Amino acid sequence: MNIGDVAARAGLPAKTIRYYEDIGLIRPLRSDNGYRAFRESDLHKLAFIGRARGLGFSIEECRRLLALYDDRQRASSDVKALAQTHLTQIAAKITELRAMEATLQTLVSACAGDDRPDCPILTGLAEAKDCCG
Amino acid sequence: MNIGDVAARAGLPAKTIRYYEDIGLIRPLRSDNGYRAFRESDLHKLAFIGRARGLGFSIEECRRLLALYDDRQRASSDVKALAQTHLTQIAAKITELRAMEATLQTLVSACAGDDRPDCPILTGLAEAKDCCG
DNA sequence: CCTAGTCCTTCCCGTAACAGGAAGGTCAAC
DNA sequence: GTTGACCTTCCTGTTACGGGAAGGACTAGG
Repeated sequence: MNIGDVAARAGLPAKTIRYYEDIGLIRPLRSDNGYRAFRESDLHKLAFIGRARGLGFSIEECRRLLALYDDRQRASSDVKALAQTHLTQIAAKITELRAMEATLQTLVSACAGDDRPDCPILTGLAEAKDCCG
Repeated sequence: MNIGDVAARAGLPAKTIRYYEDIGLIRPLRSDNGYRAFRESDLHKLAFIGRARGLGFSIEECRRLLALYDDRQRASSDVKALAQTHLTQIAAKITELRAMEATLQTLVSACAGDDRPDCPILTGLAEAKDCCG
C-alpha cells in the first residue's frame, strides 16, 4: 500500500502519516522506488492512533497506548490509569470552559448590541471584577 | 513603572508582556537606560488583555477588542458579535469534549483495571466502532 | 570604590501537531 | 513521449509564550 491508500483507509492526511513516521510512531517499509510500503499492521496502527487522537489523547499518550497494545503482558490497570488520567484532564477542561462560557454569556446578555457605543462587555473586561480571577 | 512592577500588578509574566510589545499589542515608552517605562494606561491595557485571555479570547481577538475599546465611536453590536462568535466556539468545544468524555468513560468503566491483560479500552481503540466517528 | 545581588535588556531555541508549498523523482495511461 | 497523478524530502509557519544565555543597570553594604 502506498501512502495515499492508507491515508484514505485510515482517514488521516498523508502529511500526518509522514509525521507519525518521523516521530517514530510507525515504521513502514520502503519499496525500491523509495515509496513507503505500508503493511496491514501499519494501517491498523494508524487507525488505532487516529481513534485515540479523536478521543483527545496526545501523541505521547498514543505512543504509550500503542506500547501497551503491543505488550501482551500488560496489566489492564496500566491502560485504565492512563485513560483515567486523561479523562480527568478532559473533565477539568470542560469545567474551565464552562466557567468562561458562563461569564461571557453574562456579559453578552448584558450588551444591547445596537449602534450605540455603551458596552458592558468592554467595561467588564476593563474593570477588575470577581469575574475573571 | 518597570516591567517587574507591571507584571506584578497585571498578574502577567514579564515574558508575556515583552511578547505583547513584540506583536504590537502595547507600546510602552523607554527610559534613558533602555528600560521599558510603562504608564498607567499600559497597565490598564495589560489587565484588559489578561482578562480577555482568561475568557479564552485569542490574541488576535484581544487586539480587536482593544481596538474597539479605544474607539469611542464603536457600536456595541460589533463587540457583541465578536463575543458571540467566541461564545459559540466555546460551546462547540465543550460539546466536543463531552462526547470524548462520554466515550472514554464508557471504555474506562468497562475495563477491569486489574493485572490481567484483557482491556476493553485497547480493543475499543483497535476496532472500528461507532464510537469515534 | 568595589562588590554582590537583583533587576533589566536582547536574542535564540523549544514547544504540539501538524499544514502549506517548493523542487523534483516515479509511474500509469494515452 | 508527454501529460497528470502520485510520491519524495526539505523548509517555513502556526499559537502564545517559557527557558535560558550573555551582558548592561541599579541599589545596598562594607
